Amino acid sequence: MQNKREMELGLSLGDAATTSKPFGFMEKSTQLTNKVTSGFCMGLSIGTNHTLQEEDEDKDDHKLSNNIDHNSDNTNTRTATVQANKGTILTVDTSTDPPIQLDLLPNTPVPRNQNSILTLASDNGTNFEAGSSGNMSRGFDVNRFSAVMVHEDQADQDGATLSSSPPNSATSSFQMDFCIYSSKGGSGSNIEADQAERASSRASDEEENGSARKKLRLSKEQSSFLEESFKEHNTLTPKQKLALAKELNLRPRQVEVWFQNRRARTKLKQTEVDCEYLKRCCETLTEENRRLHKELQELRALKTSNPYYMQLPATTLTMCPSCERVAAAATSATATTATTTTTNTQNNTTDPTSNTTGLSLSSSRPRFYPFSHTQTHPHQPKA
DNA sequence: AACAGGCCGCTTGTTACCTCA
DNA sequence: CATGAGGTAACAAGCGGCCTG
Repeated sequence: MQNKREMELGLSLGDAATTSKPFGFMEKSTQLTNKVTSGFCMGLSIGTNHTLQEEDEDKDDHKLSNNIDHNSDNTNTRTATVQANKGTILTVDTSTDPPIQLDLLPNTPVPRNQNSILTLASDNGTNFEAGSSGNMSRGFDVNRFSAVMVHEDQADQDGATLSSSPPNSATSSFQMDFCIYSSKGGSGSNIEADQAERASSRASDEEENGSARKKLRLSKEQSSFLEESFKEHNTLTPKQKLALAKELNLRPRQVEVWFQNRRARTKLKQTEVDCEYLKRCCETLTEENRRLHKELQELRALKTSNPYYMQLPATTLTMCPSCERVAAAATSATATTATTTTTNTQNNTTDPTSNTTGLSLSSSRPRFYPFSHTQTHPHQPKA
């Protein structure tokens, strides 16, 4: 599992090779998905009322829930930009009246042999629920499609207001159903097709109960871009959020949530690191305490065996009142202490808690402190 | 004081991966 | 070897609370 963790960390940096599911929306077009073709399909239809209702806009997920369709799957219907993992971005600007414009924006160099085909299929009989009460967006699941609505970013900037339509109004319903079919030319299309097929089967199951929350998985490119941005600043100003959302073709809310979750992960990681550090400190201090106990025993034994030992000047042996470290101010004592310490450290066999002399540290603590605790601690004798 | 916006902690639901029978 | 079930971790998102301007 450690390997997996490392792999996941790597993924957070955008370099993981784990399979993403860029075409999770393919269940809408499974008939078009096979081993040799990958792509996506969106249904686009525009209701009779062109008042566009903003759903799930940024912060309004639940605050505005009274005014939006609770069954919508985080769907928005102003502009759809679909970025396939080949780097192709489809932008459908529906903020204007027909003719609907499709922009094929090469995000990253796209091999020409992919033969992307745009098909605007608003008349192809795809499910079109114009004006159906409260279900205006069911035919277009942003999450499932890994698609995003760019212009709601613009709506944010413009301070766009929500539709004046009353709750569950039958206004502004359109769905998208245009298709990009990448021919087999692209590498990895088989994998994508497999993923799409898997997603398709799952989504088909989900569609049966109809209430399953759809899950968006950010692409590697989006994740790494967000990661880079997070390295620069781990909080977002509204402007930055909008810019990022626009850059990545995500909803501002998604960017915001990503940063929140990212901060939470960072904090969790930091907590783990801190915990590990404190644990090591505790171990070190415990070991130090054990060592000092032994050192003290050695000194006491030395005192017993060498009656001249205590004839050294009183100031040669000191003990820090706070940490109880024994230090030597005189060179002879320093050498003795250091030798003793080394010996004790290497031959840690005696019981550190034993106190054969019957003297406790507190009672035998030296009462002379010839050093200052301010800057130069005697524990680290100067060269 | 009310409000909006942002953040945080907690939680939920989904997904991908791994193990094992 | 293939496969499906179960477990687990990661992650996006929802929700409520708190803080601040």
